[in-house]
Amino acid sequence: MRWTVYLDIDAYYVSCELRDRPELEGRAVIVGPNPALGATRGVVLSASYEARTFGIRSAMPASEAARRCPEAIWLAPDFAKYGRIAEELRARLGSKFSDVVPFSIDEVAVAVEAPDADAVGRVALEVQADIRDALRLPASIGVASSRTVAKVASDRAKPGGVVVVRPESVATFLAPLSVRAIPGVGPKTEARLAAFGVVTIADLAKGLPLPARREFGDHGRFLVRLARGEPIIESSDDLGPRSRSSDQTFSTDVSDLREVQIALDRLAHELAESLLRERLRFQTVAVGLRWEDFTRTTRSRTLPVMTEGGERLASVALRLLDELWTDESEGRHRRVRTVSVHTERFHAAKDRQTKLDGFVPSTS
DNA sequence: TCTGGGGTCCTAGGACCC
DNA sequence: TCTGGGGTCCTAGGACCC
Repeated sequence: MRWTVYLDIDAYYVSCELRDRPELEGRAVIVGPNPALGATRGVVLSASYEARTFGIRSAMPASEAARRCPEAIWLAPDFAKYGRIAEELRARLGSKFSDVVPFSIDEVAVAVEAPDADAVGRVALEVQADIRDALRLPASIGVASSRTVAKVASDRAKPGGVVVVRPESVATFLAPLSVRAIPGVGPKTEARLAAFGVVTIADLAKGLPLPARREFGDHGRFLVRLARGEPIIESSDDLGPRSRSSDQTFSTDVSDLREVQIALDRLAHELAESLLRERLRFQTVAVGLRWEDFTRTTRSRTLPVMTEGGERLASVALRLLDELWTDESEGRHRRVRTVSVHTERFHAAKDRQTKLDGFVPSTS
């Protein structure tokens, strides 16, 4: 039978750094902007398990993390390195298994054929040992007959464990967990479900009351089937990237349009460069502003044709910024915290003009 | 305590079309 | 005369994930 072995590297960015700095093993290590080097508005990107004992978590403001653990060791992120190591991991798994699907920089699902739970459990332990010995990375592994349940199991396996869920035990395994353990259920959905008395996955398995069924629709049906251990539909087709964006948070909020324009112009050129490297042409451009009150406003435009290049992206983006700015000027005059440029609706650049060529009068 | 930067997917209303 | 039903595209916003 077919299983999903779901690997999640523990404290990924920290673990990547510890490969090069084994002497830091066992210490409170944080990857993120070190507040001791100057005031920062950044957040913790990754924290070692020792740092987590101080209550430090990913996405926590770096300033708060420094307060909670003044002796923590801060390391600046090196995203190029984390990307290379992710490639190593995928290549290593790809050399042993034919069906390897990355889900994020530090998570990979591997399809494994095995006769029973004990056999696939042994495979998972071998994979874990191999990743530890060959790549010096600590992995938590969840195994189940569906990817969603395998991912939930990998969370329960942290840090450094292996959790195998037999197909007949799925509902029992999930029952005591909070609905929040389900991928895709965040704080808002948790609260909406709680309003109907649904707190645990066991509650979900009893089925939703009629008004909740109406409110949650297809997602509600998915959640109930999952809770009951019934087969669920998991989309997987990777059709390439859907969007690319770039943004910048100012070190202090900005009220001068000119300053926002300069930042946006630079972001647009950088983004266009990386799209050219990926050979992606875009048709929709969006500009977003996050205001000082942390709310966001966006403006987007779908262009009549596929487009590429920094000048063109920047000119559309700056027009959208002007529209946003005009609207704001008629209202609140909030300062800007973050500016972003976003592109979507891609067309691979290598396919360019094959259609148009057909309209060019032939001379031969 | 004061919230990064990069993504994916979904919803809902209006425009537009048949 | 007071007006269907279904589909797609566009836009803005929201929830969620790592």
